[in-house]
Amino acid sequence: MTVYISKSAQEEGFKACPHDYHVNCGNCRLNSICLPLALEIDDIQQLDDIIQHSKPLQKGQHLYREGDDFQSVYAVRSGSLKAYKTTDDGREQVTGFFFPGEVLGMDGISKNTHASSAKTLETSAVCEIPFTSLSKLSAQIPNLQRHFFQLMSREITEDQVLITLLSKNSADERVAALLLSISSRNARRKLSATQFRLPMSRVDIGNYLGLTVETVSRVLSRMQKMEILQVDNKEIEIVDMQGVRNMANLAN
Amino acid sequence: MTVYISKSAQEEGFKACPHDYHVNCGNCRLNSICLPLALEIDDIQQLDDIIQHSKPLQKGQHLYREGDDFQSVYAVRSGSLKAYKTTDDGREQVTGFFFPGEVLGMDGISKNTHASSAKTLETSAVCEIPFTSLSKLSAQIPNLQRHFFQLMSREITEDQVLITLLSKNSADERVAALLLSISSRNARRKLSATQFRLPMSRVDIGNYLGLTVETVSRVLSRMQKMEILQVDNKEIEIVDMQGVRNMANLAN
DNA sequence: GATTTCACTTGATTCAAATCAACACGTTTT
DNA sequence: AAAACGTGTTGATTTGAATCAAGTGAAATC
Repeated sequence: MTVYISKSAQEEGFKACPHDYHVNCGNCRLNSICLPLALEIDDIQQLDDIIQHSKPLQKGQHLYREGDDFQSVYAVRSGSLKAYKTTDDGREQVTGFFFPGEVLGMDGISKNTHASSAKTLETSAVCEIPFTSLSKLSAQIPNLQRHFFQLMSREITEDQVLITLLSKNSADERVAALLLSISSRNARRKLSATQFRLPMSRVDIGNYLGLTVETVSRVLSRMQKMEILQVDNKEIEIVDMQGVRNMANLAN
Repeated sequence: MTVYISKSAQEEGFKACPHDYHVNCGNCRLNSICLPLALEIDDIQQLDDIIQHSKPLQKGQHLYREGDDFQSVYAVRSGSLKAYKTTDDGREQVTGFFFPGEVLGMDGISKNTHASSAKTLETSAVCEIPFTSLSKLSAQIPNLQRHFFQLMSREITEDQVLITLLSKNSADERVAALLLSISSRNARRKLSATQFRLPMSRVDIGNYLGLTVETVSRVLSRMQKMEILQVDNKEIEIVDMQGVRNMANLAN
């Protein structure tokens, strides 16, 4: 799924990447995830007209920063990002990870200013969707409006799941739940649900789950010792899916 | 602010409550909180036509339950509610408290099913806003669409604040932050920022903040001993606002 | 008016995860 | 090749909040 981009391609901008040259919403293989299924061909064309396919971002680059003017929301095309808030005493709180097909930046709508920062975890490409155009278009296309309401609502329910996880679950349960979440998001993109590479560091994982690096590391080691997981640095293999589910201790 | 409703008024339904008989969005004193400021008189009338003013709910009644078909979102007119999810093993996670002027139920949009339950903490009245009508209307009134996007976005940013609180802050900081949140929401409704009644139980507070009842109780006692708070059962007086802010250890 | 019940408080003890500390391994810099 | 650095692991110790336990006081029920 990940689009590998050569050095020269990066320098010349997005056009130079053969895999993505003629990408538009109509032929993007992620459109079943990020687009409303019910959109008409004409509607997709209209949406396509407002979306900007910017050139890829390198690892560690910011898509936007907390406090920036809010102009657009973004759909991930390839790679991955983390969203995070900085607390007044300078600490970070990771609020989410974003994979291809997923949409981020919606937390900026309420104050017209981004409420969090977004940073790439690896070389990534995103589609920029200017919010003003999207609003106008969704007033004309009921299915698009509905889809966008649903996207925002999903973000709320996902945050609530994280709140519950942080509030009620042990370190083991939290780490197992994150692995399951990444696994199912991979499956949705027709990738392996059992073998994948974690794009984020242990620090990011701990930060997201309200745990220290050491605890995350220990939990992963423990899962390996229990033979439900195979860990090789960032490469993960879920050896016993039911075992991970049991450890997560959540319905799914 | 709270509308006191007599026994008979409750039996006869909402009509019998003199304070709220002729309530509509145009004359509701909460409209600066729950309505877009920029709406035209005509628009307010249209919105008013779709909103249903149901009869008051008594303490402990459900507005909706997790899994119910999603039909409407709700604006609190008087009283207060809690939203909560039930985990598979039967435990509750309180995900939010809602006061007059605030809107709840938006987490049901994504799956067309309520993702959480909502229960009154005291006798309360709500305005029901059928979502289908709201969608149609907001396609015609750009300011209304914008306002509703903002409401949902605010819910996301507020959830992110809670995530950070749960992930990074101590018991003292969490309790202090909740008190400050309730205080500022009171102030927004032109009520006292320093004296108020907590409508929720200690159990609910602990549940919301990821703490046990005992811990909540101890923190409140400690704040009283430090003379920054006066606690008499559910009645709270913030004696030293700066002291509470220091304890919360957050910018605000 | 007594009794049951419920919400809350306070104290003693335990425990899960944080902190402190040391080290391993890979990569980049010198 | 050595040194410096970043990232991750593992071990020993500490600690903040959970748990266990006992009580208080107010409201509801009998």
